[in-house]
Amino acid sequence: MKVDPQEQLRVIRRGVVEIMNEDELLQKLALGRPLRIKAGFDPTAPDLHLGHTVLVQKMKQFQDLGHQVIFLIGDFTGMIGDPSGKSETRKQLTREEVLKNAETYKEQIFKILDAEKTLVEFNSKWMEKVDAGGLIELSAKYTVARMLEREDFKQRFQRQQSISIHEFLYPLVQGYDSIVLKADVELGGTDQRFNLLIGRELQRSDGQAPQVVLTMPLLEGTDGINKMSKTFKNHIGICDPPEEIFGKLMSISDKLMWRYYELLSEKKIEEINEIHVRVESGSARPVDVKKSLAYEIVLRFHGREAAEAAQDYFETRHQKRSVPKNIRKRFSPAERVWICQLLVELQFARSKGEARRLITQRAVRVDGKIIVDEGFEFQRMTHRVVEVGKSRIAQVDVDLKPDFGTSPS
RNA sequence: GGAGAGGUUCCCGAGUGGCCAAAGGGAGCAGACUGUAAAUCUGCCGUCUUAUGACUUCGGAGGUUCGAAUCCUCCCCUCUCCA
Repeated sequence: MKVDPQEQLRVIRRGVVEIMNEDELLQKLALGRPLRIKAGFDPTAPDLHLGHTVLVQKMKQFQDLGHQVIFLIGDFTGMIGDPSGKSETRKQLTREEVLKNAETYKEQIFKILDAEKTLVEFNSKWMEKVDAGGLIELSAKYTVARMLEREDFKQRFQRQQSISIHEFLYPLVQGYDSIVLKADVELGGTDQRFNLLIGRELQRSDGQAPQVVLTMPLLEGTDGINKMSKTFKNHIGICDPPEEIFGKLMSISDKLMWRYYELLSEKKIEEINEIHVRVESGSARPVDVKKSLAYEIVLRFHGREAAEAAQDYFETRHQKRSVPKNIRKRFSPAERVWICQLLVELQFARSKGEARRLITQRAVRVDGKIIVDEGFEFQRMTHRVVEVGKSRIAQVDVDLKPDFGTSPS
């Protein structure tokens, strides 16, 4: 599958922030052989969210163009802790944890990438063989002054915050990985820019052709402001329940939707532009466009059936405002329960006080009827569906196992 | 090592003896409006079986006082400046 380099470049350019540099990339593409595309992942946080998949999506594009993508698990570097961005030291992982996380990772990324065509590597494979002497030799290839050029190091240095010596090693090891893997291209988030560039220099000093560095933007979370991250609680996890992924995607702003299209969709960029035009001109409705995005994403990670169910759930629940068929059933141990108690048990309210407030705010419904009385008692057999607000809904039933676990709601 | 500043409810941040469950902002939740959007407006936002009530909270432990987030003592932690 030979595609013209210029044409390949067009695909590759999509969504990227920077290519360093493009001419080199073009030359490499012109070689006609599959390029070795490296992307490293830190095994500390095994739950991928859509933000992470931006990078994987780019890998996929390379893979589709016939290149060799290398999924590098930085188990060794994970022990050091990437200083990028953060100033806190990360905790070290045990071997077992790393392996477990790596498995989870693979499972997740192979929903996007073709497992057959992907090379998975662990950098401990070669790093464990490097002894103290080797490490010193590696450190000799770079200077403190150059390290301090890096923005976050510079700032920390100027502010007299601590920088441990080992933090300098992270980018060096990452660069060393590139040498070992003979990477032609390395992908990373914009926060990785510096690390990626060091790889170039190390390769050069090792007599290799330097890798082309390609940085991807950090995807904004559902709030549309901060980068997607668990700590901001604005993330959409790819292992989240399908209904939740669908719902969260529907709740993003229209503006953000286009961003997600560009970075996450497999639709061709031309097609997306076309849709954009149609929306602008009023011949297509944003809701429908957003739905199709949500569908695509759920389909990718959970399959067709789940995607259809999620869409159906969304439509019944939110558009028609009625009760979907497959809502999660919960079991209530008592024949009759005080409504506030029940809401807490269903995790629809954090405390009975909150439950009480929700009732006051006319947000609680039982079988569609708004509950006004704080003392209301829910009776099994007589009552069925409990709702709070627009999204929390549950069916409380008898013939079920006692299980109040979380569920899409 | 020396000198100073500070640690307040999810976050930022006011509060220096009672009127403080603690201003204000943000986040979050709910209601209205919608396309479950976004923006906007309104309300809620420690816990308690239902409360002009009780209890817990202002870094930690003690103490003064009728009464402390506010005063005192010791301890822990963070930051700034000097060396």
